Amino acid sequence: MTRQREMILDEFLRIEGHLTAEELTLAVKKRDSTIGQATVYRILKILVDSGIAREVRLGSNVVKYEHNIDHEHHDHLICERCGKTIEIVDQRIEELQKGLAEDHKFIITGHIMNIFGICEECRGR
Amino acid sequence: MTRQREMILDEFLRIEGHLTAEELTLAVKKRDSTIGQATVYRILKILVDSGIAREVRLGSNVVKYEHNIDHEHHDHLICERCGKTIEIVDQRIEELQKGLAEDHKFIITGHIMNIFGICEECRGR
DNA sequence: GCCTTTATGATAATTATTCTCATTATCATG
DNA sequence: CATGATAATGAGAATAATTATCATAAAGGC
Ligand SMILES: [Mn+2]
Ligand SMILES: [Mn+2]
Ligand SMILES: [Zn+2]
Ligand SMILES: [Zn+2]
Repeated sequence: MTRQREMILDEFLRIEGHLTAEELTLAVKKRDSTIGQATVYRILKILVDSGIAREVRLGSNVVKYEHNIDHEHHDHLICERCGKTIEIVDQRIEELQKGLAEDHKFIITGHIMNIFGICEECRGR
Repeated sequence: MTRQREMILDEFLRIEGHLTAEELTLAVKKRDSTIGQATVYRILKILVDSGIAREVRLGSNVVKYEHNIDHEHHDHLICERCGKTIEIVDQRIEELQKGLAEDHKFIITGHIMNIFGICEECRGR
């Protein structure tokens, strides 16, 4: 356990929502500008592996991270125009997914579901 | 309409399944080695925009493409060990997705659903 | 405190994709 | 068919995100 790890973990947990590696780096550098980019990447990987963080990819190729503890599993509903993202979960879908996997004799380990659309606000304009 | 476009489209349609930009470039270069990488990228983008091709991202950051015509919409069930990919579709899930979007006053434009698991074969070993 | 091990920071390397721009091909028109 | 305006191409540079390298520094058991 190093000073850097404590600081990066702490900062990650302090920030709610989805954030990129770069955004986390920026936040951490405000506290200690000597922390290196590579270290943030390294520790983000550790956080994902240990189940503290989760990767989120909402369309595009931008990788973001979000809390994976004290934060129930959920999927995302994304507005294609403004990028607004709503966290959703539907137990019936989760069940059907499990069933589909079983039909093919898979043991399910996870899933990603992004629903894309246009939000009401964006339609207004 | 250029020679390159014809050739790249033709080669893309000839190949079933998921393929990367690089794989398509390779296939096309076998026919005409003078075709440039950038042209393949450019034309792939056109194919996606025109609805002939569809981007597929199965976990990781590898972008693949598949046919989007004469090929019903589907989602993917992926083995995390061997990468085997099964195309799936469940009308009940599609309906529920639509409902979820409506609940949030979104007009749905599409979705991505990847289910991850371990296939029977991989479990055997 | 000392020593082995592991982590860190700076920077180079890598990879996929996009951009730039001089050259070339396309195609409507005379 | 020639012509010329317009758009597409190919080569390579540029970009951006992530990973690798490696000398130096910090951590933690003794
Ligand atoms: Mn989320
Ligand atoms: Mn497919
Ligand atoms: Zn919107
Ligand atoms: Zn498998």
